[in-house]
Amino acid sequence: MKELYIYNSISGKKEKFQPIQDGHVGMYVCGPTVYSNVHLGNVRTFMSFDLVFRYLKHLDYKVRYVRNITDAGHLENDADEGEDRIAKKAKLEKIEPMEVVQRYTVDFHQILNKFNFLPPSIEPTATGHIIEQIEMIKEIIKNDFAYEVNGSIYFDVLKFNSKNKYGKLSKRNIEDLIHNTRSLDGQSDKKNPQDFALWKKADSQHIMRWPSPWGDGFPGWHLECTAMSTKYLGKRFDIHGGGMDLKFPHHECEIAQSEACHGNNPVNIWMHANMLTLNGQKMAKSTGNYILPNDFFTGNSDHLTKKYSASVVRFFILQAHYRSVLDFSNNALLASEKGYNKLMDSINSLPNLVTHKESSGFDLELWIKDCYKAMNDDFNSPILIAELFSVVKFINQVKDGLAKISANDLKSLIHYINIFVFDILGLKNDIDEGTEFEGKLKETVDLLINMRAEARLNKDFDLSDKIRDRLTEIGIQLKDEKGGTTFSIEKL
RNA sequence: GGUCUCGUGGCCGAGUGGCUAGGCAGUGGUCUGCAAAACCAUCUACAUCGGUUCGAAUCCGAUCGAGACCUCCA
Repeated sequence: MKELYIYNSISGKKEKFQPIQDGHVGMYVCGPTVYSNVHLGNVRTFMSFDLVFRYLKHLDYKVRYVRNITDAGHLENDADEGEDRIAKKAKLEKIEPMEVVQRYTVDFHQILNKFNFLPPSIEPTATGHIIEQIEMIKEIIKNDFAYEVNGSIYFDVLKFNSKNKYGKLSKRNIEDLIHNTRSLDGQSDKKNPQDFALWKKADSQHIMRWPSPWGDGFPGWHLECTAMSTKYLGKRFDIHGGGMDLKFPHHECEIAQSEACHGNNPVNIWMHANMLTLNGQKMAKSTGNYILPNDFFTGNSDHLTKKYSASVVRFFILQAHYRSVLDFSNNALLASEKGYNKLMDSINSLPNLVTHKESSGFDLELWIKDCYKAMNDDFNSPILIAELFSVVKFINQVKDGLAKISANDLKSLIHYINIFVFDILGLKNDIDEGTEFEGKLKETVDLLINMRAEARLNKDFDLSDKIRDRLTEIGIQLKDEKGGTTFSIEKL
């Protein structure tokens, strides 16, 4: 049950997962730059790794999951011009850069919370690790892979490439890169366009600045992840994840920095989550082609016809494999919502299932095996969900008297459903929240159900239909099943 | 222009040499006072053209189309 295979971006193959230290996993995921609200595409990436985190924990690994917050402003392009995104936003909103950082960090946490994310083990910030970054730059300079120009330090990619291979991860070779680098406007201090900044001199206007041996400045974007992953996970760790769009140059540079600094490849398995598209295009702040998580909760968006709960959105995202491009649309979401409700209705009916001496019509052992098989095959959540629907069908057949379940199997089924649906997929049961309010609501609806049953016995269909139709209008659907009437509440 | 990935039925999405993916929608039936829900059955597929093979949606080649990266990006 425990043979986990993970697709490794650097080898292009699924590999059997073998942690460096038995029973322990170190995982680093590139977090957001907190200069604006996270959009659904960002959420998808982090959700992919939430799934990975949850599954590894379920497999009883002791996981240290590090996901950083990028709170130091980085330039909009790698020429020497361009603005620092956080500073730009700060200027725009007339607040301190750290206020920008605080505002969007809080937003980030609130959103992820709504989607039922598990918090990472450590969530370090770039600005909290300036010293580590400076130390790392010193080491890279000492190893002769970086040079200083006018108070800025650049990584010498060509020199690095003459001794190591630059481009392993993104499968690029340096000659192609040289030929295909677009010439950016503006004067650059860099020896070659492929070089990247480890440290940038801050001009007098720049607010976010720190002292360094090379004068006041701020760290380069790629460096923070190397510094923080090294600090918390060591020079070599198990899994490094992030969005597909970070593969090049960000992750490539991380590899180069580690090798230049420590002399070794930092990561065993590189995982890349694919993009979420809207209208066939990647969601991106810069193009305006995006949808914000809060839009779902309010239903306030040109892309949506109604409100959706966070669980439905989570379910929608997990219905696609993390390595595939997923195209967002209202219709797809509507379909997911129906599927999600069907799954939850079925789960909610489990405690009321009538049991028999023996089960028939379903192989529970095989089902459990297949569920693990799906997850062990590179976290294949869509297959797992397909398996869940096969058990939904069985549950409904039991309700209809077409299949049987023993008390033991029912206990086991409830146990594993909880594991797969709630622990691993991280879905929440919107329907059964178990509050006092909901308890009273249930009693009230049951009262109406009884009154309707009585009316039907008396063939007073006017009254019985009125009760049913009014409840439907309110958003409470009655279901006449073999064993009696149950109901489900439409959410939102 | 370069590198890479992908093209699956009405929609979303798995699979990847021979065996039903699944969800949503549709159709026929069972159940029901009528519905809804549920159950049973069922229709739409693997971009195009070649090649390899006993056999390809799955491998190879070409063509067309889409996307990602090459600049900040989840």
